[in-house]
Amino acid sequence: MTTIKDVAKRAGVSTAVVSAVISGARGNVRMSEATRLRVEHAIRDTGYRVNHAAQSLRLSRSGVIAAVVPKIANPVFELAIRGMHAAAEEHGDVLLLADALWIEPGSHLMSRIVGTGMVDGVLLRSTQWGNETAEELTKRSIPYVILQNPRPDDSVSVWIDDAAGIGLAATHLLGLGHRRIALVGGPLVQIASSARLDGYRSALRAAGVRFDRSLIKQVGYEPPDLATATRELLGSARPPSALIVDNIVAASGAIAAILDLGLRIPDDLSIVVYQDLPAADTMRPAPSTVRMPVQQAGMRAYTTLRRMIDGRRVKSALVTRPAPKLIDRGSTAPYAG
Amino acid sequence: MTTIKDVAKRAGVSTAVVSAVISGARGNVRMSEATRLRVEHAIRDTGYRVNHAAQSLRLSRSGVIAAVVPKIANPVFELAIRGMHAAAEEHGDVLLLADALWIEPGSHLMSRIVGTGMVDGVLLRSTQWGNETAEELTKRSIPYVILQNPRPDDSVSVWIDDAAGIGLAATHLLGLGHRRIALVGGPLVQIASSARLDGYRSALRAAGVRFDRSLIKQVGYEPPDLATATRELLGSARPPSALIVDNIVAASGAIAAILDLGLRIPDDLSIVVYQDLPAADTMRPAPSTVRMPVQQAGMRAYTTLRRMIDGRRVKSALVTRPAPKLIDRGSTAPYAG
DNA sequence: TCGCAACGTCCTTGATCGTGGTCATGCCGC
DNA sequence: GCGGCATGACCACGATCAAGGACGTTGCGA
Repeated sequence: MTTIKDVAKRAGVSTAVVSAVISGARGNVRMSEATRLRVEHAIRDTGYRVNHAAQSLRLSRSGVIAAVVPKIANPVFELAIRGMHAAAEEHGDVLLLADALWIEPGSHLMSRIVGTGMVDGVLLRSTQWGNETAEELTKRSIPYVILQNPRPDDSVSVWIDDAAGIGLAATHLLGLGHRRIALVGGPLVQIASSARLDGYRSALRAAGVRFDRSLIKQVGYEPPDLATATRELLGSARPPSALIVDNIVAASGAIAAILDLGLRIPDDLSIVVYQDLPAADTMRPAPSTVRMPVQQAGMRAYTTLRRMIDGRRVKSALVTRPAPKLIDRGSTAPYAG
Repeated sequence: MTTIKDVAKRAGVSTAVVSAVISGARGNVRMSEATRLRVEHAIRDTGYRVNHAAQSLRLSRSGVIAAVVPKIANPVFELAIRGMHAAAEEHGDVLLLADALWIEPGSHLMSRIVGTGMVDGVLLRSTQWGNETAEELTKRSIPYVILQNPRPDDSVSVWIDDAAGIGLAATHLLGLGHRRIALVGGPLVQIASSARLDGYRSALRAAGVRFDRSLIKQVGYEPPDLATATRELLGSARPPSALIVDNIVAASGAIAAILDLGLRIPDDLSIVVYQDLPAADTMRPAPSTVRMPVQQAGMRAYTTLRRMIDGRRVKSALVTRPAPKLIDRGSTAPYAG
């Protein structure tokens, strides 16, 4: 392996000068232009790369950020990850992705990345082991940002406006004349779901429609669970004429249930799906969706974490831009009575 | 941060003893049972964790493996990643996941993980920048394993039997009496696609059916491309009665095209999709699929790479167990024409 | 039985990995 | 002789390991 010494020898200078060239002369080391060029030439010739271990050891920072999401293959999280990655790349950090399943308490990965200095901070979008992980991080005083509605404690969060998103879906359907609008899916945990429910209720209230608790099914994100919940809703005495599905990853379950009952979309039932994906275009029926600034939230979460690591003060933040947008793919129709 | 020195001081021994306790006395240092217990106690009391940077620097190995896949959110790759992760976790390694998009030549991530000693090796399942990356790795003599059909060069590969998988799909349809079976999707690059094509042709040959080039559409993995190809096939003068779709992630494109044409599955057209996923159960229509040992291939790729890193001799390997299996979800019917 | 060397056990010391920052030194012009 | 600039020697970062030291035990010959 070529080290900084090899480069120094080749350029005929000391290692301090090479170090200064690499870092853009951040110390008090000055050098002539000629020297700098000679060093840069030597770096190119030898293909020298800074040794990551030595650098982290010396600086006590690794330039690696861990990102923990509940499920890596979830395309909505992929958007968030893409945002985090873009921001990290720009700053020069590397993202260490982990599925929440991998970091269950006591897992090897958890103990390898926490407390060993392997990562400078953690981006946490995890429902599963979120609390245990957050506690562990706090105990070891490792900076972290939670990608989710803020929790009661004083940890830092970055989140998107679920209330506004669900509210937009409801408003769209109300505008088409629907009055019995069901809401199916969504998290089982209390905090986040209440935001979604709030958005739904506010939209109804604004339209002067009475809230009916029986039209709400918060059953989590597993397609089979959504299928069951959807069947129950549609099989009830007074079925809804429209459906808001939270969210797009599990929507296949709801859609399957609808088609299995012989109902047509949007003729017999209008549906709007919360969260948008490029893949929605090739789903059949193609669902109208609400597009949220997920990628932007990922970027914001990273920049917030970066500021924390740099010792600057940060606040939790709600990401509202671009504003939620309804993407119409024709899965909704005016209420036909 | 607590270091090995703190632990040593607390236990009243030198750092070398602590190091020996941690590593299970791999060096030439012996100690009494009492001393070992005292040290272990001190480690527990202080919550000490080995500093990753210092350890990597000293041992010149990081215990981190990079895994590069074309698209992280691809659920088939997720299976492979899960296999890699399980195997890595068992050995004590950490996986650094990267989307191929992130490592385009000259990207920051690429230069950070290659040549800096940040990772001990790379698992490469990448079509996009695969060649450039492989070259770079070879140049820097970083061990890597390619998760794909072997290439002409002498790099190490681990792959699954695409020929057998596609062959199984074809055989199933042939057994139902179909004679005009189309094959749509699949990679655009030559090497892998020929294996798939071989499987298809062998199955036809075994059944005494003539190969018809016009029934093959190798158009890559984008759903819209599959939709177009499927429309062309079904709109031709002599349309197929059955369709093999490669693969499940892009299958939505083909299925959308079929439904858009007003055709019913399996009444008007039988389809089998290559590669299986849990999510296939909630797709509508639910496709019959061919399940491949993808996760096992991921594990095998990791263990192979691990052996390379440890300096042992390895060979490319075809993962055949469990054997490809056809999962019947009712999307195929006997030939009625 | 005693003395001394040889040996074994348990542990410590010090060098080392590659970087980065501090500080001292040398040199130049004035 | 002095200020300022360019440069290089040196040490710390934390963990590991080879070398070796302290101490006790054993073996063996006198």
